Amino acid sequence: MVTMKQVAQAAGVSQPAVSVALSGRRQSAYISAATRRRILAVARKMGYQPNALARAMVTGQTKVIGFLGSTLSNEYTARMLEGAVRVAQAGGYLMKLLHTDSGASEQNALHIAIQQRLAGVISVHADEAFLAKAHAELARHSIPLAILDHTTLNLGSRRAPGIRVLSDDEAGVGAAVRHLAALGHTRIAFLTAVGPMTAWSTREQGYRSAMDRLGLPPQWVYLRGPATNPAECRRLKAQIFRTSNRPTALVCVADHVAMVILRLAREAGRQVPKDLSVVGFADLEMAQYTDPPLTTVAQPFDRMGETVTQRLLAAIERKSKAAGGTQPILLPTRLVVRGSTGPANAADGTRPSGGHSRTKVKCLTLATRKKKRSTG
Amino acid sequence: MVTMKQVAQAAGVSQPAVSVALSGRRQSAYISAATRRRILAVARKMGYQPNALARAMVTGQTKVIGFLGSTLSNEYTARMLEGAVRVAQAGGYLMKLLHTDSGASEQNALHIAIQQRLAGVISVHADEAFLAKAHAELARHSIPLAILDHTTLNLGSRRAPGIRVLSDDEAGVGAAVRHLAALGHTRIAFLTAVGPMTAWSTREQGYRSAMDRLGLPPQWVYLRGPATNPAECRRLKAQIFRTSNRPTALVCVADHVAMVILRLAREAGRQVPKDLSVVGFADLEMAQYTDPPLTTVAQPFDRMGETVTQRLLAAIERKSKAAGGTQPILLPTRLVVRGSTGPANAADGTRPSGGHSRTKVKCLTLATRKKKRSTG
DNA sequence: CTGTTAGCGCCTTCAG
DNA sequence: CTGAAGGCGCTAACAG
Repeated sequence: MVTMKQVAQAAGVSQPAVSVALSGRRQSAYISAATRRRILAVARKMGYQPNALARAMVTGQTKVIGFLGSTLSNEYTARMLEGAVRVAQAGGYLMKLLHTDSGASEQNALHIAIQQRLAGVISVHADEAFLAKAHAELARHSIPLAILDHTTLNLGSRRAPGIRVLSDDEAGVGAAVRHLAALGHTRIAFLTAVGPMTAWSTREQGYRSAMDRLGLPPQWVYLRGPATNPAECRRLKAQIFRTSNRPTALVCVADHVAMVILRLAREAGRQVPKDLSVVGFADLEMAQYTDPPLTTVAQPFDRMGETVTQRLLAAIERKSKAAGGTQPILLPTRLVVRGSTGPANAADGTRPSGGHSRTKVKCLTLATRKKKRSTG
Repeated sequence: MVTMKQVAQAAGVSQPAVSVALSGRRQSAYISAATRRRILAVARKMGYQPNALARAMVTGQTKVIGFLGSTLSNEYTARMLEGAVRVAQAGGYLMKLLHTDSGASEQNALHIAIQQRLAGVISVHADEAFLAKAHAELARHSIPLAILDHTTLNLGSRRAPGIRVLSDDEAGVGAAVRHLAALGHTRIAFLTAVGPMTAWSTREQGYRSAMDRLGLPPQWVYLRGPATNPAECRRLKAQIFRTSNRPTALVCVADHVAMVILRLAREAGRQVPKDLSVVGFADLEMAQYTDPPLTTVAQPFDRMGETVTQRLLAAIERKSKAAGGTQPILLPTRLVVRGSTGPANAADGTRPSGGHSRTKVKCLTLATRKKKRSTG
C-alpha cells in the first residue's frame, strides 16, 4: 500500500506537496505546474491510491450513507435501493447496507451507523416507535435521517422526524376507483389483508374518500391469514362470487393480493375482467405476466429512492439545518391499465357466460393528478 | 462526538486504559476489575461510541466488503445480496455497494474498493475480461475477490481467478429434461434467447447431454430480440405449435422466457400443460402466480450469496492463502414441479381438444443429484 | 497493574 | 511557491 510519503520521497518533494497536487485543491500551498506534473507522474507510476479512511478521519466527513432495512430482496426495497445507490454514487457517496434482520437488531444498526460515522441514514419500512428513537439517537451525533415508504397517517398531528418520502397512495387508489367507475362499475369493493400494516391505511383512506366523492357505497373484503388456507379461500370465493350484492370490481391493497384473487377467480370458473375487474397496487414486475395482465397502481420506487437520497445529501451538505421536521414528500403514482379491468355491464347481476371474447385493452397509463391535501 | 481522551479525563485514567477497557482485549496492559467497571460506567454515561474509522486506520482492517454489480433490483441479484449481507453482518462485516451502472464505471468501482481499503470484494454478473483485470488489480493490494453467478464454461481449461460460486445449471437442466421424459415426452425442445449470455451456455450444455443420455434428438427454438415483437411472436408460434415435428415440451433457459411462452400459448389457443409442457429456470417469485403455476428449476440465490461470503470471509481471515485459483463451488439446483408440466400422451401428434380437464399436480420438489463432473 | 510514547495516512497551519 | 510541525482517534509497543 503506497503512501503519500513514499510518493514524496520518490518525487523529491515534501509530503504535503503531494497532498495538494493529488487532491487538486488550490488553497494555501501553491505548487508550480511543473512540480505538480512530476508528482502526478510519479504517483501514477507507483500506483498510488489515496486512503479514504485517513482522509475521512482528518476531514471528519465519511461520504458514506447507510441504508437501513429489514429485507432487501423484495422488489419494492430492491428498486428503492437501486435508485438510492444511483443518486448517492453520482454525488460521490457510497452506500452501506445495515440489515436489521441478520443478527443485528435495529438498535444495533443505529450503533453501527454512529460508529462508522456515517454521513446520513436512510430507513426503510420501519415503525414509528423505532423511527422516533433513531431520529433522537442519530441527532445526538448530528447524522441526518431520511425515511422511505411509510405511512402518512397522523402526519398532520405531529411533525414527522427527518426527511420523509413516500408515494401518494391515497391519490393512487382514488385513480383506480375512478377508472372503475368510468367503466360503469358501482359495486367496487376494497380488498385488504388484516394485520399491522399501517402503511396500507392510507390506501384504505383513499378508497373511502374516492367512493364518497362518487356517491358509491363502500364495501370491504378482508383476507385473513395466508392465501394458502383452503377454508379462507372458500370463504373469499363465496363473498366475492356468490353473494347477492357481490362486487363487480375489486381494488386490492397490493399486487400480491390481486394475484390471489386472479387464482381464486380461475378456481371458481369466473373470468377476469368479464365477471370481475381487478386492480392491484405497486406494479411489480409480475403484474405484466399474469393472465390477464394486471391493471395496477404503479408506485415510483426508483424515484422514491432517488428523491430521498437527494434530500438526504442536501441535508448533509448544509449541515446547519439538520433535518428539523420537514414536510413529507409525496411522489405521484400512476395508474397502469392492463387487461384485468373492463366494462361493468356484462358482469353486473348476471351469471357468467362461457364465451371466449376477451377485451383487448391497450396498455395506457394515466398519471394521477398530483394534488396536495392534508388528511386530518 | 465524545472521544476516548474525554472519557479518560472524566474517569481519571490514561487514554490507553480506556482503550483496553472498552475493547475488552486482555493483552499487554492489564486493568483492575474496579477500574474497568468505572471506565465502562463513565463511557456509557457520556454516550461514547468508538470511531470505527480510526480503529481501521491503525489496525489496517476495515471489516467492510464490497458488493460490485451492475444492477441490484432484479430478483436474482437482490436475493444473492440479501444472503451475502446476512452472512457478512453475522461475521461482523459490513457491506458496501459498488454500483457499476451509476456514473461509476467498473474500473472506477475497483478504485473505490481500493481507496476504501475494503477487506474483500464480491463481483456479480461480470464478464471474464473484467474479472481478470479486477483480480489482478485487487491482488496488488491484497484484496480477495469472489465471483458470483457466472458461467462455468472453460473452467476446465484455465484456473479461475478468485473464489467462484454458482448454481449447478447443467444438472438443473438435466433434472428438467428427465422429469419431462418421465412424463412420456420425446420431443423436448430447448428454448433460448440469442445474445451474449455466456452464463446460459452451461444450461444449453446440460440440455444437450441430458438428451444424449436419454437417446432423444435435441431440438432448438430461438427467441430473437424482444418478446414484444409481433413478427417474432408469430414465427415462434408457428414453430412451436404448427410444425409437424413440433415439441410437446419446452425447456426454457429462464423463467422470463417461459412467461413469454405461456402468453404465446394462450394467444394461440393452446393449453399448458395439456398441449405443451413448459419448464422455466430460476424460480422467480412470479413463477408461483402464472396460470398454470410454472414448473421450474430453482436456483439457490440466497445460499449462493451466503456461500460466497463465507468463502470470502475465510480468505480474508487467513490473509496468507490469498485467493489463488480455488475450485469453483457448484450449488445444487432443485426442480420445482408445479402445473405447467404434464403427461405427453394427449399432446403428442393430436390437435388440441377444447376440454376443461386440468391435471392437478401437487407441488413436489426433487433435489437434483449433486454430482461433480468436469466439463471439458 | 498503570502511564507514557509513538505512529497509522492524511490535511491544515504555520514558518521559510 | 515550498518545507516543517501538529493533530484527527485510536492501538500497540514500551517504560514505571
